[in-house]
Amino acid sequence: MENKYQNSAKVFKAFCDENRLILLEMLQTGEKCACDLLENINIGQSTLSHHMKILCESGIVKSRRDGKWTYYSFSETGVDYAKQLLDALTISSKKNMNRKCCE
Amino acid sequence: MENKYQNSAKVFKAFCDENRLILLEMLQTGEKCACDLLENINIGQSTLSHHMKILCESGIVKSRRDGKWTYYSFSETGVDYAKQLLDALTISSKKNMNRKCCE
DNA sequence: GCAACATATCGAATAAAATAGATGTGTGGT
DNA sequence: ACCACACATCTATTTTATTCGATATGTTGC
Repeated sequence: MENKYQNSAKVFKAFCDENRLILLEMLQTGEKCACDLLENINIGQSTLSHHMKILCESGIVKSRRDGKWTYYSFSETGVDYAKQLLDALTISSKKNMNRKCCE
Repeated sequence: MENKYQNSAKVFKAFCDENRLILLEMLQTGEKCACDLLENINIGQSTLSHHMKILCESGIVKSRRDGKWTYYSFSETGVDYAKQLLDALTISSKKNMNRKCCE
């Protein structure tokens, strides 16, 4: 089983590759099929498929098959989860501040 | 110069490594010096230093030197920026939805 | 069933990131 | 000035990620 750190890391992997950010930006104007995405980014088809898989596994994107096409769009629940996670990871209680080191 | 995608990717690199998430969690209880962090994570000193550099470069963490010690803590402005960025990256206008592929 | 198409998966090459040990740099104490 | 300590940087190695070409899978139309 995956630990919580690995799981959280996976969510943010969606946002730490340049091509995936370009793909996410394309999805901002709504659902797109792989062929649409491929037309607007300078990577090969198998590379696109690989990135879409990572985006789906992060939970940020969901896919839907319709005939021969696969449509991708943001998963609202995945996006909300990522935002909650970011909040949780960056909460800092102010106790123990200004404490000397190694004491 | 760095493009906006590379810059955004750099911010989220802070959150996509297991050890960095462990380090961020330690910072939640307040500022810590490198030696405190090192005591509570199973990595070498040079590796810790490497990760702290990435966290600082992402803007999420700031460092402060006091005598021989370097203290690390969350940068509130960096955290806020990351949250804004996540919002911006995941905004989806609903226009163009339900449009057929390749048309 | 077969051909054409859309996408996924596989396998291999390359690139990038993580890690550790050795060494360098700056600080404090004597 | 010297030594000890805290941390950063350098170098090499290992691990992981990205990429592409080839092939496999699943769908549609004939």
